[in-house]
Amino acid sequence: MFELYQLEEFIKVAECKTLSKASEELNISQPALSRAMKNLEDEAEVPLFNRVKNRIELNDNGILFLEIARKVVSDAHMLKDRVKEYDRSKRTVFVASSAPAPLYLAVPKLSELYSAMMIATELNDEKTVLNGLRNGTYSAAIISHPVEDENIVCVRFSEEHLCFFLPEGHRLAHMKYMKLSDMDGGTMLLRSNLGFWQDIVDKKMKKTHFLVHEEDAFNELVMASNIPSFTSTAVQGRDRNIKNRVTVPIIDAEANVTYYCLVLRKNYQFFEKFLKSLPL
Amino acid sequence: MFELYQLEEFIKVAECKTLSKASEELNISQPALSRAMKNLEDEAEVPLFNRVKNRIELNDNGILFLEIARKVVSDAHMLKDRVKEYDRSKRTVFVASSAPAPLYLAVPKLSELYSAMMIATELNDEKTVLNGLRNGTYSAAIISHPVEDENIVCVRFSEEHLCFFLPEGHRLAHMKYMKLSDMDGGTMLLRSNLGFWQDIVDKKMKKTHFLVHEEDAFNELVMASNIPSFTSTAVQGRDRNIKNRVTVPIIDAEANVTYYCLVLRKNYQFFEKFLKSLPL
DNA sequence: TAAAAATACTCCATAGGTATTTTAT
DNA sequence: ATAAAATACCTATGGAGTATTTTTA
Repeated sequence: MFELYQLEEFIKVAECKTLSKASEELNISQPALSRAMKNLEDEAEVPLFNRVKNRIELNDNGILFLEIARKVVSDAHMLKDRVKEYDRSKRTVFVASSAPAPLYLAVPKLSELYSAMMIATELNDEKTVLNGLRNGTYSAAIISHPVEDENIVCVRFSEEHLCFFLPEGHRLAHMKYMKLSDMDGGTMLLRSNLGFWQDIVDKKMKKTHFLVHEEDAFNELVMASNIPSFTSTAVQGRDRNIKNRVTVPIIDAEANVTYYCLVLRKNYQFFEKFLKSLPL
Repeated sequence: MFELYQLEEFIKVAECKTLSKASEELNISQPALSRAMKNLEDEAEVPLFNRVKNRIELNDNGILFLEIARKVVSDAHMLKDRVKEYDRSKRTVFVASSAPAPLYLAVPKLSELYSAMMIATELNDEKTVLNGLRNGTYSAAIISHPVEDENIVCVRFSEEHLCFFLPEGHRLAHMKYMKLSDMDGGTMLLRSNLGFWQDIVDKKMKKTHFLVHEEDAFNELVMASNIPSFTSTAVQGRDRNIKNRVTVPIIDAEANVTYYCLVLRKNYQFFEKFLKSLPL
């Protein structure tokens, strides 16, 4: 039987039209390729070339052979790619969340407990996260409400309480607590990639003008400007070193959430040690 | 990249469950197979086996790999088979006819003119023969009427005149000519595989009882019995040495046919020398 | 202790290289 | 003269064999 390397060489010869050109591209010598093609014809038990003058060209058999050989070779590469991807995915925990904060907690914990595995994270809306968990795209999901489903294990993960983060001199900086509507109307700094928090501020603070920035730029602006922003209990650690701002809790129900971690029941055993370490 | 032989060995290992058993079936040594599977894993860049205790078994990667490898290997064999069949078919002239006699003439002539090619023949009804020519199943067709079609070249091939072949003592043996109906009612010997002639005797000699035999038995019975039978101008040569029978021409229009040889116009060049030797 | 896989080594088949010839433009 | 394929001959990689060890049921 012929071998894959011969099929690949054959395809290259067909593309290059000459053995010499093909042998260069394949980084083998022209005589080696000449012999390889003769061997291929022997093993195919059929002539594949017209050897005419000082030229070699595919005959009718060769044209048909080329078509199917391309498929065999590409399938062989697909075989390799698919199994590599499958292997990689088995070495990876895919965590999806509807908010960024839980991921900051989950990733180091998962890394610690599953040190041999890669941790991949994704931020998406709750519906997509839940669907992705059910169809196997994600191996664990974190959303802001519990789920009742016999196929899913649901464990309390953490809480997050949204707060306003006001410059010390702000007119409302003295408040013990506030409602979202108390701040509506002015200008605020906002991080991008907020997950479901984005929907909440969009709905409850329709009149506010938000200056949206990626994390790094956002943090710079929080420190350098006196524009109000948000913080939360889940990022208190990061923001504690910012001294010229005060934290005012927000009492709206939507601003105080409990996160739940979900895994498929069939994966419970794998996640047991993680789930038992919850809530964080 | 791995090679086909490694995929085949892998499939055999998966089927046999042990290297030792598989190595026997593959007619290679167990250490050789052990190494080959290690090399395969190297080249797939992914582990395919659990090497557990003194046993080897497919892991999850291996199970997926097996599935796709089977497809790749079978496609590679299909590649070889299809090209071999294509090559063979190009070395074969497929002639179909609606009657046997034209084939007796066509085969030796084709063999003489196309000595490098195989001649394959088939007897079938006119409709099937014509369809087969059009769709490429047959490279040449012979039927009992001309065809008007711009894609088909139609050349007069030969004539055949059906005759009764009567024992010398038969009550009608003296006739100069007869109609089919003149003989209808008695018992006659008939060859099997008559092509369209079968339809004609079925239609015009409904009351006759036919004793049907394959060629050899039929010829024996023609010589040994005094049961009337048919002969024709196309087999006169064969029947001329039968001395105790007389030939009586049949004057019905259906009993006197002209055969036409048909080839697709796109194949005209190939068949030119044959067509120019017609009619036979 | 039997049976399976892995290891150590040896060997050789063959893929591949270099030099050259043949053939045609 | 140039360029492509084929041929002759040589090299060496790695596939395959034998003998042996390791492991476990």
